[in-house]
Amino acid sequence: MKIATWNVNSLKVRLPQVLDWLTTTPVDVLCLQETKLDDPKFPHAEIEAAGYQVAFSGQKTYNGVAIVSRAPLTDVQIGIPDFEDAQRRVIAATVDGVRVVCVYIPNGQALDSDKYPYKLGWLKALTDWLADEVRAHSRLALLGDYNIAPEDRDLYDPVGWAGQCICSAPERAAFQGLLDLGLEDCFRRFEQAEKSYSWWDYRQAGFRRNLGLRIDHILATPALAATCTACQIDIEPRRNERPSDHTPVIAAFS
DNA sequence: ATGGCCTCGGTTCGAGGA
Repeated sequence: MKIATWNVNSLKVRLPQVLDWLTTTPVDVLCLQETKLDDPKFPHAEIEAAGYQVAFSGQKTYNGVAIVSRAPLTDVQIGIPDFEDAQRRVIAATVDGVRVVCVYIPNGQALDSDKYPYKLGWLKALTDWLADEVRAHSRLALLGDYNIAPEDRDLYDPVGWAGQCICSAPERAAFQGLLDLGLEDCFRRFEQAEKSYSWWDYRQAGFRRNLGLRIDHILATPALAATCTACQIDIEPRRNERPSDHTPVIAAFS
């Protein structure tokens, strides 16, 4: 079973790239973030015509998440239970016995922004909910755009970025809080090239110069992580015309 | 250099992203 995550930065713009990618990259599940489409405008018919099922929760202009799957999606959950949030950032479903949780964690903008405490509060609500979810589902994957670079090696310029939003100590502590639930970072279970990133700024020729961040992650419960046979970042879609600023991350499970 | 790019809504500029 292969599971992937991709922040597409507008599914309206990127749908042809997503469908192309699915034909060349045989994944069973693809989690999408930043679809930026209200539910009535979600292109489910095009995705279904390609042979997939899809569950989605979106809004106009901002946010929006979806889970695309070859096999049936059951027990679809939208949002974090008992957490009021107007922003569409979470969708979960069960596929082939794996609980798949797709998240678009808030950006936070800057430490002095009111979006920053929102991000930290949001992460606490996510973690509290997942504590229950991992107890209920021994095989669970948490995939998405975390907007957190967990370690200095996940930033192209750790000195320049030190302490800033995306890698501040409270954000890294929140990421550690997810690991403390028993979740494992599938990417770091394997030897990886140095300077492996999943996002590059559109400005400054960021991709060409590999000025990137690793902020898109696949975490898995111990029972699922133990069956992980590979995890990689697929940078090819970042070379597309009109690319998303993020590129897919894929994990394979036996 | 408080820059640079891309997307959206809604008009031709501002907000948000990370």
